[in-house]
Amino acid sequence: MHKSTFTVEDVVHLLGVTPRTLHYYEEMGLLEPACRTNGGHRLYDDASLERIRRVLRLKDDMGSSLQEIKLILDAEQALDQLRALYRSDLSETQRDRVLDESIGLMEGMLERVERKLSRLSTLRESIVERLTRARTLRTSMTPIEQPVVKQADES
Amino acid sequence: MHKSTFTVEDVVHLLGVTPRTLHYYEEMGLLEPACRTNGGHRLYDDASLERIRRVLRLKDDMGSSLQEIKLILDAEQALDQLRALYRSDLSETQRDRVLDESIGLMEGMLERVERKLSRLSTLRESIVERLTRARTLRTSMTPIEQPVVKQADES
DNA sequence: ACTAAAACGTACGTTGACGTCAAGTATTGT
DNA sequence: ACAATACTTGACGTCAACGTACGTTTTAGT
Repeated sequence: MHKSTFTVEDVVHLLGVTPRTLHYYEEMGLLEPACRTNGGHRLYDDASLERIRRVLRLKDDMGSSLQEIKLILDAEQALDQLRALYRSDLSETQRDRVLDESIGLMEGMLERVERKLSRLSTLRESIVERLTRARTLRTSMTPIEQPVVKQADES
Repeated sequence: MHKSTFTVEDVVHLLGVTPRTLHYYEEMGLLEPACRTNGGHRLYDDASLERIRRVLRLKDDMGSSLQEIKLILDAEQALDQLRALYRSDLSETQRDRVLDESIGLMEGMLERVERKLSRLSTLRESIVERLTRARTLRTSMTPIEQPVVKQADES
């Protein structure tokens, strides 16, 4: 591993968020810095980055509130901990209760994602239809076939 | 046609929005009632319903702001009017300017929808992966195949 | 004609997700 | 050592998208 600790500024540049956003996520209980310096400056690690990325994805792509996101991420974290302590001191019923809760939450999430996918798909269809109808309205001659615009940047 | 005018309460029940939402959309310039009663009560028609549905879809599914939505819907409406006045008094260049602007906007929208679709798709994949991994963590015996939960309510 | 329910306009309140300042401490490059 | 940044906590500000309350009409049902 190269260097697995990131200062606030690092995160800001890497993920395009503001310091305030990191603080706010921390207030929400969504995020803890991996550690602090003697002086109290926050230090994040790769796991933090992954967590933040997941928050942003759920927020931007699914439009979930930070509260919902907290539930999901907590469930995922609980799973990771279960995996870590595979031979844990918890009873099996205890384990399974945690597991079922997390699994249920993720199943619900999956449903919502798929509903959204299908609705977005029909939305796309309607836009495509409108677009083609609009294009046929043009002064008939469209000499150059509109090339499909390809791009994959992420501002 | 059955009856093509709807009161506020009708719309509220049909689309699950509140009166305040309708008023707000009207303030934004997003929506105009088809007409009013003598006393000033709003009356909507099928076109209104379609417009409101489109607003809700763009908002919920794409997460667009009402400002963006206004741009899109105005462009679409301009197209519809062009279609209506096919032999309009506008010059061809005039017409094409309007057309190009609308088309450009809708192409941009289409791109955004497709970007979101692909990102949601990968999000789904990651959830599915986590889910299967979580399921293998269970106390091995899951005698009943988890039946796919089907539901289509909208609270 | 009359009453209850619904709608009106106006205006102020709320909530989530941050932005923005301020005053003081930490860290870093030279 | 020291200036220039960067970070800290705290507090207040902001903006979109409504919610809510109010006193006043309008409409619908009997």
